[in-house]
Amino acid sequence: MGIKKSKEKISKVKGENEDFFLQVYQVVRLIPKGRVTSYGAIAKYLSAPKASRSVGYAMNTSHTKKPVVPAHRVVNRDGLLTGKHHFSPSSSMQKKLEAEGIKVKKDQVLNFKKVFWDPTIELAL
DNA sequence: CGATTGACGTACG
DNA sequence: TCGTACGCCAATC
Repeated sequence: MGIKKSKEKISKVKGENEDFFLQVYQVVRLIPKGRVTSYGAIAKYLSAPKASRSVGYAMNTSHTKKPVVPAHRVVNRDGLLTGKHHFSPSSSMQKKLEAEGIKVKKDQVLNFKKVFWDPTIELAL
């Protein structure tokens, strides 16, 4: 019988865990043009309000997923483009947002509350 | 398998 | 009101 090798991960079972990332990507793709959301809102929608960090981590690898995830529509709860440094160039994030009608000033989304798109409400789980 | 990191968020001083 | 510390969850080294 196959005793687990040292390289095998037994601390966690792979399965629905992968869904978490997929759910994150899916929700981000559902963000309407000209709207933005926050990591916490997505995490909360996935029944993990404290997993906001994991959502951010998921976005980190989002650029390798297809179709391309509009990560530029995801900001922190303050409406700050905290993830802009992950874009190349970093200013491209703001540029994309402005191209959608979202005004950005000093890495901050103007009228953030107005353009905020809450999946827990819009998707009405 | 254990420790560290990270595009966050909330609590505390 | 602002700044700092801690917690949470998953991935990576």
